Amino acid sequence: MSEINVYNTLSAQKEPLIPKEPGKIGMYCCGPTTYNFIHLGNARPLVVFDTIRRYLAYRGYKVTYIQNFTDVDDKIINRAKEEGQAPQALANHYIEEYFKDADALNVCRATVHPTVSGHMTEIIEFVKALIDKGMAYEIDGDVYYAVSKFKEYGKLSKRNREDLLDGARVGVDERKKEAADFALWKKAKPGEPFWESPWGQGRPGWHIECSAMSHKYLGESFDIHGGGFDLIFPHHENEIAQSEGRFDRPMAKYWMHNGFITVNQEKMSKSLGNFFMLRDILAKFPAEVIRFYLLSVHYRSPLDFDDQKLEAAAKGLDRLKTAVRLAKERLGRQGSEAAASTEIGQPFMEELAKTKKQFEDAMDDDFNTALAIAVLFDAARLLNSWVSDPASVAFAAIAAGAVQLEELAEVLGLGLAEDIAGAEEDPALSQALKGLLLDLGGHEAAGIETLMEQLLELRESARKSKDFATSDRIRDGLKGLGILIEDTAQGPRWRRG
RNA sequence: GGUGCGAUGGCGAAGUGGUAACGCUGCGGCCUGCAAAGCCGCCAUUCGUCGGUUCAAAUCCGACUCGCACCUCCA
Repeated sequence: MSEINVYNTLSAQKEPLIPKEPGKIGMYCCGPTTYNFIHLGNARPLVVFDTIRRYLAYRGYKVTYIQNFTDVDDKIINRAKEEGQAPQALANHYIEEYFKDADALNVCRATVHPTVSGHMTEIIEFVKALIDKGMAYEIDGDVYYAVSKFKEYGKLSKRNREDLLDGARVGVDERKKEAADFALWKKAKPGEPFWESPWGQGRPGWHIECSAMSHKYLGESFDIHGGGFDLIFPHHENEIAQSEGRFDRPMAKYWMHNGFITVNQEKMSKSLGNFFMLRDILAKFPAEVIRFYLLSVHYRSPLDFDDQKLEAAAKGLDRLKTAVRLAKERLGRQGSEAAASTEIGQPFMEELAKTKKQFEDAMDDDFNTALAIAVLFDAARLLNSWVSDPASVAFAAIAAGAVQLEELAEVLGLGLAEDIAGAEEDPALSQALKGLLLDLGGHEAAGIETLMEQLLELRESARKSKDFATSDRIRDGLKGLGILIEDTAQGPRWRRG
């Protein structure tokens, strides 16, 4: 099997992925600050790195995946103050809410989800080690990292210290030795939450948590560190300064960054009024559509959100699902038996192997999910062509093709298995169907399945007697209720759409 | 000002030297009572502009024009 290539921000090029330990990968991704529901921008790295993790696992690696929560932070403190709540309670609440959204997006739980509040000991120890080594200094309860002590500072973001000084226009702390120095530990102001430390009461700076927690769970040096583009500077640059300043070895071998999201071609911002929580979108589109859409563009490219694009994505995803559904219907019961007892013909096997290879090649090339999805579409068309051939007795191939399509989609976290139509009872729909049935002179029945059976029976008898007015009335009526009727050689079928 | 990224058909989006994937939309055909779904076929001689390198460039180099991001604890 060919090797996986990943784009490394550090080297600004694609490199073969060679784990530190064969067969194992340690991966750390920066998670959200939990002061609100997650927004669209948070959703992309979640889905992207979850997919990368899934693919690495698919390729046989044992992946240790760490994603933190920043649950101690100014934004949390401010918001808690506004709402008259305890900061930690607020943070914990949004951690719970985070998991609801992540679950909806079919994002697997990380190996560990460490929190800042749960790792004060490690953080303090880390800061102490940096001071002891002369990489940091304390001033009146604050601790700063001395950027001048780390010669490689700027290597990730490709900046030199002169560039940084240009940018530092505002609010430079006079006490800092150098403008670019950043806080490792912040002294608590009155009324703020604090933890005891060798430098008095305070709380950690933003960057130190990731150095401390990645060290604890993945060691001094690990394989992949991920996050959004905007974290390259200052966050990841500072993490490198901290971890490599302390341990004198590469913090992570590969640095991966996902591109930004825009909404209607504009950057999300509160002032533009286009700042969307994931839940806003979830109210309009199924989570699986959002996941599919996020993966339909390469993770390093910018991605724009609007309703038209999501609608197109919904149709695309539906096409993949339809292929699996049609294959299963074609197989039916008899077909399943035939499939089990028949050998897959050589040409079919070759086609299936080719698809799998193309999918893997796409993912091997810096996790090109857009190309991988294109392969899925090709596979769907191929499968459809087998299914729609009336003479086809390639049951075994159809069965294998459907299974493979589902499996590959699952690597991307996309479930193609059909929701059991109408299995969930829907009182409003049920009553509407009963009304329609009564209008047509039928008898009231219980349960959506039974109601549909009766309506389709009525329609079939109307069709047989060429009473198309009635049959179309039924079909149109159902369409108005979100139920689609399709006539096939094996009789009518229905589904909710 | 500094740093970096991008520009591909109606829309979205792959493609980094060998002659433009894929999805949505649209058009024609098959199928259907009509549809729907599916299948088959068609829809960029062209990849922001202008030069250059090469037998050959969307792909490499240079200039330019637009657009975007980071430098300000927003992923």
